[in-house]
Amino acid sequence: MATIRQVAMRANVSVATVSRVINNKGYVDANTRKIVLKAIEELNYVPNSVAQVLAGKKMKVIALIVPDISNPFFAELAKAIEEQARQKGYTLFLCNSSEEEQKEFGYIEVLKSKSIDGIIFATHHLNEAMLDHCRDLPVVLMDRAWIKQSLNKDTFVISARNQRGVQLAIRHLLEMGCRKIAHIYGPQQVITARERRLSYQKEVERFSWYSDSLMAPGYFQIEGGRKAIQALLKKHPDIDGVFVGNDTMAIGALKGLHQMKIEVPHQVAICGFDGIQMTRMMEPELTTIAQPIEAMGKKACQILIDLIEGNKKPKQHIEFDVQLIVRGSTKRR
Amino acid sequence: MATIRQVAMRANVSVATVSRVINNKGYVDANTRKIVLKAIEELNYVPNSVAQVLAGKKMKVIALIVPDISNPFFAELAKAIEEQARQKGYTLFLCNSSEEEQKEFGYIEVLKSKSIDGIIFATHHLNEAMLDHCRDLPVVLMDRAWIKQSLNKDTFVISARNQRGVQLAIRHLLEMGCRKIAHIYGPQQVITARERRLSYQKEVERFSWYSDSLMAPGYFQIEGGRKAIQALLKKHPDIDGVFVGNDTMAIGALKGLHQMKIEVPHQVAICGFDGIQMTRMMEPELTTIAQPIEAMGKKACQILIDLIEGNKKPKQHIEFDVQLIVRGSTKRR
DNA sequence: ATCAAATGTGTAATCGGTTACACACCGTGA
DNA sequence: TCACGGTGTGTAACCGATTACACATTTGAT
Repeated sequence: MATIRQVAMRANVSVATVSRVINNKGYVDANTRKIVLKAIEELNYVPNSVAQVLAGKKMKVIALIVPDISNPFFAELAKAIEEQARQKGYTLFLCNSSEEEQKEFGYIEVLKSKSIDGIIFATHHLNEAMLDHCRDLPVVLMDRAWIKQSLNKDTFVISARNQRGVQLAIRHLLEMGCRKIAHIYGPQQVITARERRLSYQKEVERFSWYSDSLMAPGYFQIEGGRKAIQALLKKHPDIDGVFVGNDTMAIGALKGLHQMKIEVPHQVAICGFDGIQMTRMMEPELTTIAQPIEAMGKKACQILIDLIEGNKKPKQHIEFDVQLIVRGSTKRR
Repeated sequence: MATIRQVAMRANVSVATVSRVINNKGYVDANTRKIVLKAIEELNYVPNSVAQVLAGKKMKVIALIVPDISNPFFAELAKAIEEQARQKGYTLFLCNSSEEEQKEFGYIEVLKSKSIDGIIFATHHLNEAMLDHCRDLPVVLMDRAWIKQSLNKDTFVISARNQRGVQLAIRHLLEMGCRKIAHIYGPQQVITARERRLSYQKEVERFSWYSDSLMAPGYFQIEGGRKAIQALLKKHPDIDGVFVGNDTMAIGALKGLHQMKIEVPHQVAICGFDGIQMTRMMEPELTTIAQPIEAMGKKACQILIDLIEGNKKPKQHIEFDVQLIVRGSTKRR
């Protein structure tokens, strides 16, 4: 790899001049510029980012920390973020925390030492210690966030309107004729899972059929969803609708119902949450509350880059609207 | 962030001594070491990777270039590679090429300038120019590779036994009683897609029912698979089995059959290829030829790190065995 | 007691860029 | 003619680590 000194030598100028040409900064004679550019071309010179960073420039790298990249929601999110970052001249560092707080902590350490410019964080291990650990690094929190606790910090949050989504889901199920609606919820330390469960309760507790035993945990996993629906139906054979806390569990629930030879949507209707692509592949296709995953990812990236480059002060909290997508798993006529 | 000089100052030693302590290299008095470690602890010092790289150390970062991270096959692969890399002290840079050659080229440029240590490459745009562009960077090719063309270079390839996999699939379908087996293939510039199509032909051309029109393109996409099966059945209503070039298209084919109210597996049996997790979620569950995705990812990572650290000379080409996993989509009794 | 080898530590060059500062030259208005 | 601001260019310090080399001290063998 050629260095700036080799380019300077070949063009018969100083390194400062070459640097000025590269960065389009300061005065350079038109002819000198031409000669330097020719030398750069001939030597196939590309500035060494590492040296540039050491000298004070940005690395132009942002990191995305997700709990599980093989979860389609995060894969779709990662894709959107990556796309946006690349367009802005940034490269994406992908980190898979496997839901382990210790790994997340370790990653932040590594990322800081590598002079990463900022982090987009999708975690539920968000606490004071973690935020403190990120000090003087721009951070955007996605999806799962302690909004209240983090707002006093220099922290930025992107989220979806969970409560409104749940409302849409429950009302839709009721309209489709459901008279006893169960809920499968995700891990309660995850803010979105808790929000969705609480909203479910709020929507249905006014009905005489409601009971706390209509809720079962599915751990945001396919298998958890399958087991949960089967346990629920054992307890309440008259359940005729289920609102599931995310699409992954809904896919599992659909499978569980198939195994029990229960027809969807005629005997039991299912509505999920998230809007991942895979919901369209199931049979029947899954009704779901779609988050604008791509838009959210792009926005998160945009905000992070604004923070890094300091041009403008972004809003601290942006909430995206959700959308009911009606498909076969709830269409009763 | 504290620097090595601040640590040296606080411990009343020179930077060289601090460096020796950090790297466990050279002679350091036991007591001095203790004092230095205390200073490091107190200042919360972490060596700056960027400076270390400039001074000749490795960045300890590897990059993975995939065509589409939201494709489950690559998501699972990425997860395995990330896990392995992290265990070896490396961080993973994820790059999504969107199948675009130009992006891949651009990524290599960026990665080189950022002093990445090596690349794991899953692409079909592999050509002389691309390989040349990667010169003096360790590279491991995954899954889709011009094996022959690349072997003369310093290039390493991980692949699966495609031909054997196709053999397993076809023989299984025949055993299940299929008497007219169609094939949905992926993009033919992709080596694995071509290999699978050619192997299919080799397996079935000896039968009287065989005709070239039993093959249709599905572009490795869900929607492509759906359309392909419908087109095939229009031409040949007596097709009773289909070997699909990857699981993604098989999911689409299953959907297409559902729409046509054709029962799987009784009227048409389906066998896919790859072994992604999602095949287990479908109804019926999909029979598939499973590649050991996790093992392949880990191996690719291992080889790359061996190359980077130069401890041992890995084999240039490792081929993994595949496995027939029989599930509901072909079980006829 | 003597000298070589082993041990312990510091100084300064180096990696490849950026940039503050110095200097020289030019044109122009007073 | 002089002074001054705009141009154009080079020198050298700096970013934060590593490490070759120099030097001092201790250890151990004879």
